[in-house]
Amino acid sequence: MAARKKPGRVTIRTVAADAGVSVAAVSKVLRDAYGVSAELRSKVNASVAKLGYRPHAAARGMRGQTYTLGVLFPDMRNPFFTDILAGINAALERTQYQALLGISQSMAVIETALAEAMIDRQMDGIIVVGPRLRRDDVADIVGKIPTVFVGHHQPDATAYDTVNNDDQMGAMLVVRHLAETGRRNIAFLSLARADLDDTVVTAQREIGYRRAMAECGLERQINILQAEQSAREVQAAVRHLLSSRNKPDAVFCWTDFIALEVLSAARELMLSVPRDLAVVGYDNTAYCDLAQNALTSVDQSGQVLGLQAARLLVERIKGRDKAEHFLVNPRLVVRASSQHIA
Amino acid sequence: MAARKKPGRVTIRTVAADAGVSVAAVSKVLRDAYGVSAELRSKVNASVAKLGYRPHAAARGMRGQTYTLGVLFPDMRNPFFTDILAGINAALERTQYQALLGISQSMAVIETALAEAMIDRQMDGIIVVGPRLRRDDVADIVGKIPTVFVGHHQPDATAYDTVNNDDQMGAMLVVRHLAETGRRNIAFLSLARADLDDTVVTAQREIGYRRAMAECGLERQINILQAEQSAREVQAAVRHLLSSRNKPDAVFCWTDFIALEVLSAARELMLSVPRDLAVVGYDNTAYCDLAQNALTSVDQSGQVLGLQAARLLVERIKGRDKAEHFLVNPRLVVRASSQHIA
DNA sequence: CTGAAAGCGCTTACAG
DNA sequence: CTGAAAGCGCTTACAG
Repeated sequence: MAARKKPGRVTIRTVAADAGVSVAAVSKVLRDAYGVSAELRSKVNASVAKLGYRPHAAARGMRGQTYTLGVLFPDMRNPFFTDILAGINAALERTQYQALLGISQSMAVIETALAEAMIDRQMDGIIVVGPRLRRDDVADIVGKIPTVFVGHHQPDATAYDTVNNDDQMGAMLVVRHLAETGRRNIAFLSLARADLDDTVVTAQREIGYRRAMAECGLERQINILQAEQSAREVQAAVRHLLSSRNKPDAVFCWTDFIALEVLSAARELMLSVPRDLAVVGYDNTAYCDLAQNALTSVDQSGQVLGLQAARLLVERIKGRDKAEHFLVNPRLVVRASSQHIA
Repeated sequence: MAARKKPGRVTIRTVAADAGVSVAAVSKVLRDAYGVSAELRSKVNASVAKLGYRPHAAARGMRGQTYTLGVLFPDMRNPFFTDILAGINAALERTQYQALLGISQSMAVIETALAEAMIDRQMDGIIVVGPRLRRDDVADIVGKIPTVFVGHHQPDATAYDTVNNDDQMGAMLVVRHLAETGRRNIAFLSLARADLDDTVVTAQREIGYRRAMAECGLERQINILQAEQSAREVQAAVRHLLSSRNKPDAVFCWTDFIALEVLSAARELMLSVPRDLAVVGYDNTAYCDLAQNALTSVDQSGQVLGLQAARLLVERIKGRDKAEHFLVNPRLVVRASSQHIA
């Protein structure tokens, strides 16, 4: 509808004419390609500044790079993702790359569609956080575009990089802490998933939970509940758990928001936290610090994860083809919700 | 670095050859352009499906549309934005358009840079939520790309559309509710902003707050505090407020997260909510419902805002040039944090 | 209704 | 070190 041909448009050709050099020379300066003299470079840069030239990303996309990286998050709700994004942006700050986001609303079909959309748009690479992709979709996507997964445990993968916190260890830190402070009936509230392969973070946390429970001699108390991420489902699961005959004296939740729901349900059921019930979350988001929550949680350094993911992706775009798998150690942050029982 | 020329790439030319028609014909079918027979259309569609053809967005961007819409949010922290995004996605579901996000981290320079990046990438239009842009940047951007602002009050703007909830009315609902339930020292905790023009939502809420205070005969109790969005700043402001000599008996916060900080500070200062202090937020996010918060808040129907914004943007891209300004009515949701004092 | 051809703004071998 | 030319995959007048 809109007229495309803007008469005043400044293109690489305008710049070349102004600087008195060839179009190819301008292109090289713009991309910091090798083989241009300092003199030519400064002439071009002067013209670029003077004319306010901005490269046309679509045209670049047809030939070379778009300097655009896609970042896929399952949702916008989890404040932990803010930290990851901050890390990504920090890593990209002094580069030509620009990150653009897609939010899949935790649905595998949307996630796949978004990844395809990013491929169609010739993005140079993508970072997928907490992937919900099916296994063959993963294979398909990583074959088409450089990919880094955050929160996807596959340390033997060769076709893509991964960045993770050690989710097994995180869960073990929690269980040990709870056991040491006198809890025995420690339940784990996990995320419901159709396919339960071990790559997902919740599965890793389950494994860590089981291992630590065994280690503490509590294997008979192992109690895993799964719930969707919707408020209604979580509430039902929590109510069920807290009203059951062998009521737990501690609940470890796979993510903070679920733990906040547990705190809410406990209050409604007149249970005192931490006296009757210890509650622990994961991610150490900003909400943990609020006095009404005072939630013990596991910090997984979202910023570091994001930073590493961006760094690895740029390396991969620049040609590295040997996979790298980065692991960061989690750290337990104890607050009142799991305080020692006197 | 990567070899561009993928030999097996399916282009519009491959499809044309397979269907036995011209490249131009395929292009027309793809864009639902006029002037193609049903027979040709079905031949082309069959080949598209058979070959798994996907249009190359960068190539499209060089000539026509990219079918990509940019959505700019100030941050990922506010769960209210999730609702707006859900509305946008719902509106776009059956269309060819794809929304891609940028997060400005509440910084005007990043917001400007992201808008420019989206323009460089030939996006067809952008939705800017809670803009922090300077006035001349707004003029510059709307001149280059169809734009809809959400949370930017400028009902006389002709160059772009706006979608808002009636922030003045929202604030008035809150003040009236608090006054009716016996509060008098009602403070307003607003966002610090360098330039205080009336277009921003917090300024509108301030106006509504002042109007309702006057209406209730409380103009001498008007008390506005401003704080940055950082946890530390908010805590300092809240402590200052709650420890001051003429301590308020109610605090109205410009957004829920700030109100949660107030609840936290009140608890640390041994103030009982709602007995000693009523607390009210804005946005009615999921956290309000948790029993430990039970936060009264103003619902502004984020989904509706997002839906309208996407609808208006697509209309504008398709050629409408008369500005539209959509306003939705806010609704007060009363919870325990502002309950009647006996 | 259908198609041949020009051209969008870049990058990339390649020749000089 | 520098530049002329081909070409990326589409869309758009335009002619038939």
